[in-house]
Amino acid sequence: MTPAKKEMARRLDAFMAACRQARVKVTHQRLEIFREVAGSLEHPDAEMVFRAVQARMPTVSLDTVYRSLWLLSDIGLITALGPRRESVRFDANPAKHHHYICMRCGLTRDFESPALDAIRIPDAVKDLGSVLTTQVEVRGLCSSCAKLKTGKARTKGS
Amino acid sequence: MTPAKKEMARRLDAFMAACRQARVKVTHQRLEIFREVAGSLEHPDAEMVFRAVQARMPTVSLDTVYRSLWLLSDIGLITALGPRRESVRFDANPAKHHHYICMRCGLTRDFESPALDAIRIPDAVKDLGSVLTTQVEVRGLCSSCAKLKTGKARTKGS
DNA sequence: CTATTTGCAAATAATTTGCAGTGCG
DNA sequence: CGCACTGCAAATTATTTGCAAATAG
Repeated sequence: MTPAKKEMARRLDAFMAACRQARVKVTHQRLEIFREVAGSLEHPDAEMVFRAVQARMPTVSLDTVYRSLWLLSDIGLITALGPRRESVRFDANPAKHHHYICMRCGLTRDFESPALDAIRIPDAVKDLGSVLTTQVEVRGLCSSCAKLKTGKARTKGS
Repeated sequence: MTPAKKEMARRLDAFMAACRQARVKVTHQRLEIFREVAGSLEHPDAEMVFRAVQARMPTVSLDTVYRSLWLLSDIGLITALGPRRESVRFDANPAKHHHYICMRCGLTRDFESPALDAIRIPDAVKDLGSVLTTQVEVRGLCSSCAKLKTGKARTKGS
């Protein structure tokens, strides 16, 4: 069931290394929090991680989970799916299209591409469920953000 | 500047039609809210739509904007980007991978595919900004949800 | 006319932050 | 040993909901 044994060890190593490099302390809670995200097939949200970690470490607090998750994502160990502190956005474009998203400011633009529309999804995916839509999401720094290129500035937009 | 003139008219027609079909009233605020989303290149969030609509219709309220946006998305006129009512999820998979997301329950799973890793992004995209990552997002109903297949159940999980 | 829809304001849920004590390096 | 890290509880922010008045069809 979990051929992940070795993979997990590898990731924990990466974890230690990244913490060292980022001059961030390797605490018991960070370890457990990372282990939890790394060991789950489903991509958990803060609350799920919290509950799981809490089972082994009853004193951990939800805010530490949040802080650690963002920290881990800052040092590149995990990725956050969905906008950081942003809200749901809406799209009225009825045509088949794909998205370009700026990682810094969240700017989201459509682009069309018959080539991308035509991509084939591996059959293995059908085991997960039905395939209704397929979209390519491209991320990067938009031109405006590329100019400002301040080191890090995730906290939030004014 | 806005070759969108015709396109907008087309979308407004679709709007009316969809409202009729869904037996939903075409109100001034819904009209303006839809027009706003349809007329913006950037995909706005509720607040942005609210501010824009408020400029022309000072009495509109933010909650009406929310209600209308979800309604429009229910009747298929617009799409919501990002998780509907869910929280940010985290991913510790360091390998190149793509995502399968269940539209109903939010289940998110990774899948790998060298073929998809190799897709070429159209040059036009580079005008928007730098391209750092490219991911395919496949949406559908996961096997469990496919079984339960209850008509609609957006409101929220108990 | 009558069911829908709106605006208001108060309620929730998710996420963040300030502060004092604790532990890693 | 000191400064980064944690836990707690209170603060924010996004989004939802109940209800009486306004409105589309």
